[in-house]
Amino acid sequence: MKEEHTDTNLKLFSPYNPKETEDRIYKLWEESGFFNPDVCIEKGVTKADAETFSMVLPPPNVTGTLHIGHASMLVIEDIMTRFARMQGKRTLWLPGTDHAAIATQSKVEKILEKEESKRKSDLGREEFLKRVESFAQNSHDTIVSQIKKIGASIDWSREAFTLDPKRNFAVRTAFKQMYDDGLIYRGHRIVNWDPKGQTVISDDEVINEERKGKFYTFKYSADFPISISTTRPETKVGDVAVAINPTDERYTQYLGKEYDVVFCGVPIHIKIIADEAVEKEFGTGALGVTPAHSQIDADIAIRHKLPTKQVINEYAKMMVGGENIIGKKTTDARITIVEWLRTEGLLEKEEDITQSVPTAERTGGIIEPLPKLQWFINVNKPISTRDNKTLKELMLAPLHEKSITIMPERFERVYINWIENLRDWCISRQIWYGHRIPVWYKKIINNKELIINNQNQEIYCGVNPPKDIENWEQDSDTLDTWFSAGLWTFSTLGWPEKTKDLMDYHPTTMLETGYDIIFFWVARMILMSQYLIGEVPFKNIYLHGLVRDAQGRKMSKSLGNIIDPLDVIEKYGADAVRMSLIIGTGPGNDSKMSEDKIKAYKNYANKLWNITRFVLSSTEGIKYNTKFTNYTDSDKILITEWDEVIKTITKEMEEYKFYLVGDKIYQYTWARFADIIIEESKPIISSTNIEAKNSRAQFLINTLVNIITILHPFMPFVTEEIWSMLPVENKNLLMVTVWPKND
RNA sequence: GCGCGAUUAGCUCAGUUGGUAGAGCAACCCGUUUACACCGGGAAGGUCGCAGGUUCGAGUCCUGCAUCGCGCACCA
Repeated sequence: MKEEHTDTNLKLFSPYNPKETEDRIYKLWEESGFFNPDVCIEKGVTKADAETFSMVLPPPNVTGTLHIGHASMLVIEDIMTRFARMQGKRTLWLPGTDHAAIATQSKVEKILEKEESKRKSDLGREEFLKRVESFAQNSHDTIVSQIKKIGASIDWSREAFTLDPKRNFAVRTAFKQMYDDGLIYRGHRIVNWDPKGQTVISDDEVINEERKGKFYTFKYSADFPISISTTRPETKVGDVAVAINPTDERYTQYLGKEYDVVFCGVPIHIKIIADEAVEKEFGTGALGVTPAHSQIDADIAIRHKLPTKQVINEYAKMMVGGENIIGKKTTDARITIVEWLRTEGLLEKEEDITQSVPTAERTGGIIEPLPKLQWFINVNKPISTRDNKTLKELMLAPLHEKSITIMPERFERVYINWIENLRDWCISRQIWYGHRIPVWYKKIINNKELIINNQNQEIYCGVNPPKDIENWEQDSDTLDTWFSAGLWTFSTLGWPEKTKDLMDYHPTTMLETGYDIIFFWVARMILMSQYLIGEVPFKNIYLHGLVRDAQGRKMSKSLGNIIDPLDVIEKYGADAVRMSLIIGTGPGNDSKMSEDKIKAYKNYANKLWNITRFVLSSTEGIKYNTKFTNYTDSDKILITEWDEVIKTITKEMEEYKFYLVGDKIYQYTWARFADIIIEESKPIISSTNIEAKNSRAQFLINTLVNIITILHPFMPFVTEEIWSMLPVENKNLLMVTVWPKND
């Protein structure tokens, strides 16, 4: 008893030192095993049949280090997790990392280029993959240590990686099932080709950027009757028709006529057709149809049975034309063609416009729509094993049935709107880093030459390779990283095996993630879970916003306003960083971050420290005791007031309003408990009225214990450290201490 | 073009079911013989973006507008 108030508390006499405390405390937690719900049950801190709380960590990309946005996510999720654990729930927060196929591969390619002036083809697939894997391993290690620095109470024993063998097995199993159900198919279609990354990407990975451009109006030749407009004259060598609106009387006289013209040295055959998709008011009201390089044109071409003529290749270079065009980049060919139009007197108008240019999310390359043979997921095919519902319907149902709720609610409509406009998902990527597509093609030897990727080849799809493997060649492509990410809530729990974890923790209770990946990830998880196991992946979605700088700008290297979580943790302590990230951060809204704010909460940690010093030194011999009843009337009022605060806080915690709770507890402890109650207590404690003295001392101790407990999910390090000094009998670690109840 | 969000003190934001506007930071004045200067006390600071409407009463509900930001679609 005596030691508790003297030796142990010596450190209270110097200011709180997060650096000395945090790593030591985290180690204590890890060694306790309490991050793992099984250990909590084993050691009797959680009942075996208790309600569960489960959540996966949105796996950070192994592309480098964590930024302050990740820190913010970790804090919100850790608060959820610690609160659930302190409520006695069987609490699982499951960590992992994402291989992030394109992002990681292009990062390593950049490093290779910069440091060794090499390309990936110089190394070959196998050697290059070794480089990527070692890079990914380094990133992983950094990320893990960063997650620990923040104080995340996450179950490392269950850590997963989207590209590890278990997840790979899950991916192959899922692919095979979808293939057998006819949901995965191979099709020749217009896709988003990224010439820089040399791969196809999905519609969602295309970022439309506003740029200044020119809008040209011209005729193919002097004797062609109709003028057309375009921003991309170089594609016009691939035109096969001119389409007009069927009601456009300016042009109906030409309908059905066909013309042979030579456009900048390239002979083209143009048919005049009518199609509803053409708007009369746009441009000249006539559209030059380029089926190979425009999605809309391809649709028109299919309706009118027009041929497709590819004129641009994978390197965004021209495939046709004379010496002046062929082999040139599209942008250079454009200049040549415009110049030709001008000298021929065919150019009628040249207008400056702003247009949105499709670019690739990861590489920034300008997307070239190209016809290619790729793998797709059909979102409109009825599935017999799922009541003949389509994937689209399976993705919408949980929202309509309210088996999934989204916070904030307004994102439900964003989600629904996206699903309704969803088109088939292109899942194959021409990159090396990722899950190899589990499809093999029967080798065809033609003139002693091996033919692969031929549309008419015999196909084998299986979880495992075909037995006579020597006669087969595996598809060289890998899967969109979001395919494996879509399985995350259950692949991490052991699926396709029917594990105990899967039974116990799926569907997960909560998905906490950024609103910017609602389509990429949230929607795909719902798709996969609904289809593969017939249940939702999670019951609640909490979407956080972006962390911006003090002026509300996005953090970026070029602005130099990036706050590195490790830097500020080093400077102010993890608890202070956590508080600053949670207060003023409602779901769905972007939040602002500044060092001033962090500093304020560093002071708060020290304030708690000093409050503890005062309370312990002025209540010597008094232990935490909820049975004490001999309170003075004025203390009874204080207790009622505090009970009211706990009640509100508990309710707001259950409603995930952490930003309110953080501020409320901060206000109470500082402005109320420290500034008023403690000041008033000084004369009482030093008085000779034993009854009043004991009453107040008991109140101070009990309330301090409660404050530290309630604050634990927010500021776990300093509270755990203070807890170790508090006069509480039979105490365990604060992280598994029961949340205060008041009925 | 369709939709969403924001607009409250100098800055960053709270403000739950409508009931006399709150906090942090910054700035101002005062204070240091022990819980804490990583502090305490005090004062100052807002026609809640604009215009209407509903109501006894609107920061809060309804309509319109403005500015900023975001998403989706179009982009021949």
